[in-house]
Amino acid sequence: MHIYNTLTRRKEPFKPLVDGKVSMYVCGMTVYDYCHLGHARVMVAFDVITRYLRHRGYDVTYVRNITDIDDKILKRAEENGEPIDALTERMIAAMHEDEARLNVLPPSQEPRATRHIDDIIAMIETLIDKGFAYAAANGDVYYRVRKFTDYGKLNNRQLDDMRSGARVDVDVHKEDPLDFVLWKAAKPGEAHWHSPWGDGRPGWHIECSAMSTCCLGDTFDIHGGGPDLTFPHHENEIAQSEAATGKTYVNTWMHAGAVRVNQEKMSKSLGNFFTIRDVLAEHDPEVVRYLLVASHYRSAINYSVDSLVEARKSLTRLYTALDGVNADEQAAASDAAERFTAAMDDDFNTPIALAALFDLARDLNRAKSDQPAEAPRLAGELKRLAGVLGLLQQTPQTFLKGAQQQVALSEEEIEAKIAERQAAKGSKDFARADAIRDELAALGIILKDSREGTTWVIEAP
RNA sequence: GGCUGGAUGGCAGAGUGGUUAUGCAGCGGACUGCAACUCCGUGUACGCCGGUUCGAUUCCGACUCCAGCCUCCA
Repeated sequence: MHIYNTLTRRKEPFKPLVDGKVSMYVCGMTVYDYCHLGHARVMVAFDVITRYLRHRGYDVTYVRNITDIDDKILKRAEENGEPIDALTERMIAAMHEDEARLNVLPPSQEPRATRHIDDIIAMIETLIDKGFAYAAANGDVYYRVRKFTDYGKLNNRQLDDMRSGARVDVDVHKEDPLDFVLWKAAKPGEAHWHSPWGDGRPGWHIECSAMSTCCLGDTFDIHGGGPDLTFPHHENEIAQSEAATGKTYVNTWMHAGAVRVNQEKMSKSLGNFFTIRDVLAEHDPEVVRYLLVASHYRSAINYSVDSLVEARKSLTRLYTALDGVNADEQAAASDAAERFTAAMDDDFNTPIALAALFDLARDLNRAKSDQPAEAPRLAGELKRLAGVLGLLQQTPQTFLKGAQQQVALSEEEIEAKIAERQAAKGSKDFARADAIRDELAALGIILKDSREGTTWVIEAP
């Protein structure tokens, strides 16, 4: 299989360090607020990647950190008049709830910065010993960027091209404006840990270097994250880790594409973000997941309610095909499976993988009338492959009847209306039968007649 | 100013040096009491200008526009 590597800017054959095993680290959340759709994108992208690698037989160790100490957390806790721990625990619980609803499997490990202070301090000490870091007079410790000759390799950047201080005041304690903080001295009253340089807290970049190395070793296979982390965060991680260990930090760097709103990046700074929970209050979580999986993980996607409506329609087609068939999920070689695998092997091309599923749905629909004996196998194949993407695992009826939507009538009332219409049809009173159908349609309840009788689904508004 | 991506049919979204992506919407037909669902058929899309080539949407170069990073951000 091939994976696009941000470091080399091309697709490369994927060869894990250890045969059959994959070590992967993804930058997770800073827990001071609810997750938004940008976070959902990263969660779902790496969830699909993990599921597929496991489907391919790899033993995947997936580590995703939690940043539970940071300036924004201190600020928010202060604003809320809430202890830091209460805030972070609350947000971590919310994050777990959001990802569970999106059918994102938990990572293998979820290290937290505050539980790895010793590892962080040890790495900073190593960097100071090797001359890559220095303690400043104000109690901060900084990384000496110009000392690391490979600095900029992930982003293809020359140090002198960077506009240091162009948008932010340069700290007088730094030897060089490009230097970044590894350890931040605590102001009186601030949360802090003891260190050789005085009381303080870790900088953001160092925690990922320390925790990834701690969980996965000096060198590991894949490091992932959101699109805005390549610089400076991941560049700094490379500088820290490779300076500290003298080894290659990561073999493959993967970055998800941005989620946009009106062609602008969804971000906290711009304030144009939608939280996962707000979106899920009105839409089936699987629809949101489908929307995220329907584009390639590296491309930007523009979020809109229209895009969710489209996603729901697509998913409806797949579930409609599955409806009324007992899926036989015994794995079997098929053209669809081959196409699916070839697509996913090519840098996790989920749009093509989905196209294979739609072809399967067509075959299944055809089989339902032409070769009923074949239908269970096709349905099973569809469900099995979709499962690798974390899709189509509800029962068709659950999805199609839109359990999440409020409908004016109960199931019993709907069935009663259907019986009434059936009676009208029996006596050739088609005007009455159509009136009932229209009445239900106005409520979003769509009837479908077949030889076996009448069924209904809830249609998206 | 430096560095990344991107520009595909009505919309979304893949991909390819010469042959159907896929979904939604549209159109014609089948099915149906009529519909819905489903099935069959249907669309001559690849930002602009040059170049390479027998042939380019696909490769190369210029240009235009869009987005991202260079400050915290997934």
